[in-house]
Amino acid sequence: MSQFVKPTDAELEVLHILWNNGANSVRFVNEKLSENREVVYTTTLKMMQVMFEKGLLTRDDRARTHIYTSAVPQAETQKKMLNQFVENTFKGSAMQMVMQALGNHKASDDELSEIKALIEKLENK
Amino acid sequence: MSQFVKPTDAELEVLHILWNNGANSVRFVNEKLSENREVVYTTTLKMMQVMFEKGLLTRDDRARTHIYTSAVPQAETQKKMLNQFVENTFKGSAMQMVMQALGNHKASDDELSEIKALIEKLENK
DNA sequence: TAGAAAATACGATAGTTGTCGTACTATATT
DNA sequence: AATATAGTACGACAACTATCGTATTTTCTA
Repeated sequence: MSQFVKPTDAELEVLHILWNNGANSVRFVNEKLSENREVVYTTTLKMMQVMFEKGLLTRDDRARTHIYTSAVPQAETQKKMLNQFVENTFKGSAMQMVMQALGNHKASDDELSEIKALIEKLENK
Repeated sequence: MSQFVKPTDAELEVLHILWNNGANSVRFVNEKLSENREVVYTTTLKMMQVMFEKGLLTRDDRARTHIYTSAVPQAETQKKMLNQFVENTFKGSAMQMVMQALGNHKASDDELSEIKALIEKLENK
């Protein structure tokens, strides 16, 4: 029955780095984070330790430099967060949200036809 | 240059109640909230006072019973929250999120054709 | 008009988050 | 071997959130 742990915004940044780059050290994550904003090393360390305790990360601590991995799959995590977001912010009206998103964000023709293809598949059912 | 104040999940519940029902008292909001979960009156009161200080709500305190209104328009707030959510959770890939949403949530044929119409309009540009 | 009822104000608290400094330990380097 | 370097552990902090109790004030009502 393991509960869904909703990552905070800062934690999500760490997850994205590990999702994109695979298992890595605190040092590596900290350097990636520092490309965007200033982060002291121990801040990143502490955050990842907390994430480890929450079950968001696993780690291999056999070597001196611990190697962390995301313990939660990207697609599933995004899906759960999306469902919760739609529920809270759009009171469950996913389609209303989709319309907003389509309106707000510029999409290429390729993307649009991809979505259209998906819609047609959904209609056929 | 008034900054966007991101409402918390609990604050969003209050906003939804006021968006749907218009200006109302703390008592009213508290009763609506209590339909879903137990909330002590003063908890709701305090929250709405804080939201007032943050600029999320305005109030008319001429009468003894203060009447609160949302100070932020629904559509605009949802839009800003959506943009932020897409940015954080999907690293800006709105289309990826739209695909997820379409996959996760059942849509009626009417809704699907509405979206399709929107897509075709976007394609023509 | 005295007391009950209903409202606001406000302080306190526990939990969480993000941040950082300091202490300690293991490993390299000279 | 002595020192510098790089790592972890951990405690402390301020800010914020959600929660609630108590005090105070206003209004209603018997």
